[in-house]
Amino acid sequence: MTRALTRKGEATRARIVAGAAAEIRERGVDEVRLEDVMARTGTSKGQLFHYFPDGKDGLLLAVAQHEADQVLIDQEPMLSNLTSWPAWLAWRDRLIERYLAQGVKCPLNGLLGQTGRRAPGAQAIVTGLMWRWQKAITDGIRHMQSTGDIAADVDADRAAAALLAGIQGGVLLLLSTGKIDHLEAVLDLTIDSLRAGARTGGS
Amino acid sequence: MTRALTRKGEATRARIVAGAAAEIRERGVDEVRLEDVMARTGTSKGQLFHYFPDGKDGLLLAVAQHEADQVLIDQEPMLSNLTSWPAWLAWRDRLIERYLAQGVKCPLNGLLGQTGRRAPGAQAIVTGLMWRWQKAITDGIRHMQSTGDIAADVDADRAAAALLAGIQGGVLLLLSTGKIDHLEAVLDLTIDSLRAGARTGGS
DNA sequence: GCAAAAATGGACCTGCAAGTCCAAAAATCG
DNA sequence: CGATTTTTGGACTTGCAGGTCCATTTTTGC
Repeated sequence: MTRALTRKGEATRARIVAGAAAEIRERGVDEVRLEDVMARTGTSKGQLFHYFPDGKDGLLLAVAQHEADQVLIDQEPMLSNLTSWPAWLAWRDRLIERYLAQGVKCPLNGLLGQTGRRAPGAQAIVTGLMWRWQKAITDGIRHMQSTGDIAADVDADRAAAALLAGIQGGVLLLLSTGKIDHLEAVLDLTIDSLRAGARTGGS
Repeated sequence: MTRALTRKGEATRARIVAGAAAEIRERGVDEVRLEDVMARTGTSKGQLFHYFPDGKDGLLLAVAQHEADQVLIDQEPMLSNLTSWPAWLAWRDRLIERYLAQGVKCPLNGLLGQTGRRAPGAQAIVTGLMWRWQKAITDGIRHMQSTGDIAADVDADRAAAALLAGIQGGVLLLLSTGKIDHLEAVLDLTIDSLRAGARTGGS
């Protein structure tokens, strides 16, 4: 059904998505016109509407999915291996590094705001991302509990929810203030808090 | 200089801002046209541009300021009186209540996204809001330290930064998922963590 | 009550960016 | 190689929302 793309076509489609994503990252969703995407990717209007019959909305949706996937990919392999305290710290460092590099440009924030209301699919993409992200953190906490590094009476789901919220807020505040401090504080304090819970027997 | 508004004019201006804010809360920034604001507030195009010579951008900026102020007002008098654990819990409850009622409609998220890039002032509004918010939390923590309810070795600024980030992320996740769980988790766990620090002497 | 200033209404203009359409070129496949 | 399908280019249409303008009414201040 969706099989009607030759290899060349698939390449062009991918090029459009990647180019649009880059353009949006650099200049913001509402500043990017289809013409900009065309110029950057060396494509024509006919091509855009050939590969995205729903027009800009469809393209934005594809870009959102692309960017959402990238968020988790950027955290690997750390995120899937939260099996020791050094591993947790490595993940922490990766997050800081990634968002420090990204700076004030948040693709998803804008994409959700712009696309969110229109396409019901955009909401689903972000929800899916958050769900996968939280699941990975929960798994990490559970693993640490199995090795006794985190107290067994910690509610892994709840703790992961809080940590994920902290990260999101930290990134949001990075966008607003330009400072990484909030993200650092929330990561360090939350992880420390999990760590402190390990001392089941006492100091 | 800016004194050229009669009482009637001031009332009209305020009505426009309030009406635009409500419209935006209900339908999202990018869905609201000037015509919608005019219809809702019973004003004409001439009036809009009379009170907001910079057009839509100026209006959006005024709305952003209006909404930012409201965020803090909604937390009073709790936010300015974080002087005992029951007071902290009352504040927590107020936050949950407020954002539960607000649901999926976040005025500032959209406003920052839309206005942020254009007007440099929008960024400043959000930054100012965050700064004031964090300052109130820091003051609360410091007060609790002065009464011995929170350990003296807690870095109040850092802890406040983390809590604020958690709240922002909790709200963001409420927008994405529709669930209040993240906000609840982050508030409870973070406040508990501050509380635990009070036991300076040991368990 | 009267001049000046402010408030109001609404017709009109304008630009731009999304979306349409079709014809030409290139690839696929037997 | 020839038929069919996909890919590509770009001129053209369209709708709409922001913004301009000015004429009219109301308020202000003396």
